Amino acid sequence: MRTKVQATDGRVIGTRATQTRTRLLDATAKLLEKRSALDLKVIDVTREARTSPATFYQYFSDVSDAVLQLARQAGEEAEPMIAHLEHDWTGATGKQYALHFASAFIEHWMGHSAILRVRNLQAEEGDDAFRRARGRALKPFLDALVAKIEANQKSGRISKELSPYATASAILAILERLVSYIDIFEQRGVSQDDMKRTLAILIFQTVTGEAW
Amino acid sequence: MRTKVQATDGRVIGTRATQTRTRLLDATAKLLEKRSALDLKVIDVTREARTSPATFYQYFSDVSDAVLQLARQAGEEAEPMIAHLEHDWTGATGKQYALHFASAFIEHWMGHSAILRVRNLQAEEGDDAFRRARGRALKPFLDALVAKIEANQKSGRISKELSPYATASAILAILERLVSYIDIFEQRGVSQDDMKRTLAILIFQTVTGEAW
DNA sequence: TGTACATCAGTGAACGCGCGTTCACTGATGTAC
DNA sequence: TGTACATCAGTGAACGCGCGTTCACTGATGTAC
Repeated sequence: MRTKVQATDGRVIGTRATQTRTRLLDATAKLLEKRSALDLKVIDVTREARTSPATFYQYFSDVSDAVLQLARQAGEEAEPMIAHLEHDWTGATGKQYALHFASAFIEHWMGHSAILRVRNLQAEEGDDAFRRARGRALKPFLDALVAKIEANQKSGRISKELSPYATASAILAILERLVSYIDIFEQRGVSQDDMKRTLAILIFQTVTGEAW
Repeated sequence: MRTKVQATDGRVIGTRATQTRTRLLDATAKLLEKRSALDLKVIDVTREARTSPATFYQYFSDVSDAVLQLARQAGEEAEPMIAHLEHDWTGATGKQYALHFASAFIEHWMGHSAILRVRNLQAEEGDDAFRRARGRALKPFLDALVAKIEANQKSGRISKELSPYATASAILAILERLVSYIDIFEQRGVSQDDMKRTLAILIFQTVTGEAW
């Protein structure tokens, strides 16, 4: 977070207040994991955080505001993963990088699935703030993938008919979406490692045009 | 719908009642398109359908029940698309089939995106009825894709390290997810046709192991 | 180091609204003769 | 074809609950001297 955290009245808040705010965010995240986002109430959050609704309104304008803050945090945590995409994937070690990237991304989503799910729902339903949060979080990954795809199109390794941007989005779509299938996968005998490897292969092949 | 539609008291309903029920479902779908699923109220639905809340409860136990019915309908409408997957994709015409499949699936999702989005959210949040609705809708596609993938693994066209089930899921994930990016794509100069073609290429390459 | 005061932070309690839900009733449709 | 009755379908109106939101206050922390 670059900017100082503020209360809803604009005042910059101190350490005690920051702790309370964090407790409220934690409570929001916790409830989001066990209940449906469709009925997340301010009052539930404050009960979970052992504080009062009046306190909640000191830091957030409503529940969706709190969720938005969580979504932004989750987005920031994802940033370091971009490193996996900065390596050159051609050559012998490319597969390793693809595997690391797929694994890291999946882990990240697993750790924040409830929040990211709501973020994406809100974004898809047209909420601008959530749209921007998603866009901001995904942009570095999209850009890096697009660059790789364009480079490999130039060198003739993959079809020039692919839209680099749509292809990159497709890759992120797989990563984002499949996390929610993990339970079903395990019922069907597909382990998490199987899944990660499969995704790494798909991504690697798509981006580089090489066989695994 | 195989089974006769019933009122909440178990009584089989007649033509007039069926119309009312349909009006309520239409109103639900309409509201879902313009408002967030996070605040869809029984009372709004009945206002939209120009009827009374008491009527609503004759046919549905709550809003989520109505959404579930819509999700099931959407699932049934998707069934015919399976035809595109029954052809053999190897050989010269394979690419055409892949393109038809991608286009049809995208069109279907675009026509029901609001409902399918909520269906998936609820399923991911652990609601059993929605989980089953999603599973039922996707199963034929998953099975058909898995069969194709396994066949091509046997003949050595694609890597045997891929989990056929995870790969098939990945393909559906792309199709389901990218619909929500259409707006952003068009801003970036990626037309719907570009997108469909890109998806067809990705699916075709992944499943058959052939270059486009 | 202690004290007085200023500012920060938290909350009890209340208000009012709007929604979910139901009941008893009215009106519409179907059917038997 | 008309009429009487049974059943189906729709709804007005009310109740009560629970939540969102706010205000005026109390308590905690920081700071100046």
